[in-house]
Amino acid sequence: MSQATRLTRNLNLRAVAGDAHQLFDKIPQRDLSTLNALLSTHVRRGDVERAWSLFVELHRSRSDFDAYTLTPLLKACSALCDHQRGRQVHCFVVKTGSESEVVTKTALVDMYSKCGQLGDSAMAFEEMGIKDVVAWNTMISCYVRHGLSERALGVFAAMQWRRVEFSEVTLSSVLKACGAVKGVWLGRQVHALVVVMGRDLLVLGTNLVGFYSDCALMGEARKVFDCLHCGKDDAIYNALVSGYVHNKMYEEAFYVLGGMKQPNVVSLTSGLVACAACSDLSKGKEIHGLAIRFGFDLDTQLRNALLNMYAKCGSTSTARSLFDEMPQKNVVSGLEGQECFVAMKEKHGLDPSEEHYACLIDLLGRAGRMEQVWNVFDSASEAGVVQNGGVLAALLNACRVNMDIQSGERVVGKLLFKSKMENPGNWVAISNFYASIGRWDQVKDLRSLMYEKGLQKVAGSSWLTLE
DNA sequence: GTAGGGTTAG
Repeated sequence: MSQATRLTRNLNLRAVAGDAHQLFDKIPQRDLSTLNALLSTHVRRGDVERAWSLFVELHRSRSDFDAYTLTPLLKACSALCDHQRGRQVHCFVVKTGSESEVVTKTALVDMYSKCGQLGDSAMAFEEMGIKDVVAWNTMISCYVRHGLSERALGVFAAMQWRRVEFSEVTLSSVLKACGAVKGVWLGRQVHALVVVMGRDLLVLGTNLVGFYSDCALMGEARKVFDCLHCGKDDAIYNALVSGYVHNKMYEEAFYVLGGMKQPNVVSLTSGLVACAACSDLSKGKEIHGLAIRFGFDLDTQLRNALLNMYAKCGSTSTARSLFDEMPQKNVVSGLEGQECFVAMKEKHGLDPSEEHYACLIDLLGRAGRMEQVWNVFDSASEAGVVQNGGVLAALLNACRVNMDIQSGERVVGKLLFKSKMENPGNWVAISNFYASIGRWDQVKDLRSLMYEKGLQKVAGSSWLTLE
């Protein structure tokens, strides 16, 4: 066999292997339960877009879906935060008579809430003929997720009224709600129920630590932690550390952190918050070192906490260099911001405010995408939100960092002419613009004008420890 | 096939 033939064969084989999934999709009358299994596998693996396209593909040739097709699909819509697709699946649920399935109806309740449509969620729950414990738990956690803890507790009360036996999951959500409303009395009763139940103690113990921390009862939180005889994992340590930090008990937080066998990114992030709050630069540096050693220093949340810590501890040059190291990631975050913005408009039907447009312009400007900046500015003007100067100030900053001086000067004109100049931020944007092109005379004039108008930029502050 | 625990800033 010639080398060329072998190569061609290999390539063909590879193409066949790669296309196996697509070929599989194209068999329209394949056994539904096999297709359902494939779909739920995609969802379980987090391949939610893939699950959706499989469904779309199937829909071209058949419509005999059942509850086992639609339930995982609803979970995919939840993960995508897409209530429009969710609503389409809801139609299929009705069409195929899957509404009578408690599991599917529960998935609907969950989907609407996770896609921000709490009203539809509650409606679907009310419509349920038979509600099992999972359905009740889902409704409780929906309210907790939306910050409506009293309502969540109301559902818990209704559940008890109807003598539905609760589970560990019920208590987990209820403790969260108790913490949010600082319901010490009820939370303590739930604590007793947890003890009586004696199951799932690590998760519920973590919830209890969280609940007592929310109620500023750190002694109780510590007691729960110490009395737990099962092996402790990262989450419960993190809950205790974060509890101490939120209650401003920084020394205790550091002590617990130091007792951990191996640090994790969450506990180190909390630790940095503590360092920032008590201006402990040396401890902050120590944690920074640990973060580097364990490879957490690229984590976005930890990095933000790190930046904040250096800034609050007065080490602005380090903060600055950390910030300067980030342009690549900022460009990426620009892109993420844009996706968010589009999703906000298209998926959730929300009208972006001036701040939202300003934020997007800022992100795009930093990424050097001036063409898009101007497009966004045009749509902001069309939407009629260019009012208080936020958008124009962001536009001016974008011109400044991209050295587009001519456009910048036009924007200054617009800003002075059209905006309410009570906002010091607008003056600062103009002043920064002139400073960047060396027009110190203008800067001086602006500053004195601001002074005359009694305007002052809200100064950034730091709390320094003097050594 | 559905539900529950830990993290930053503003």
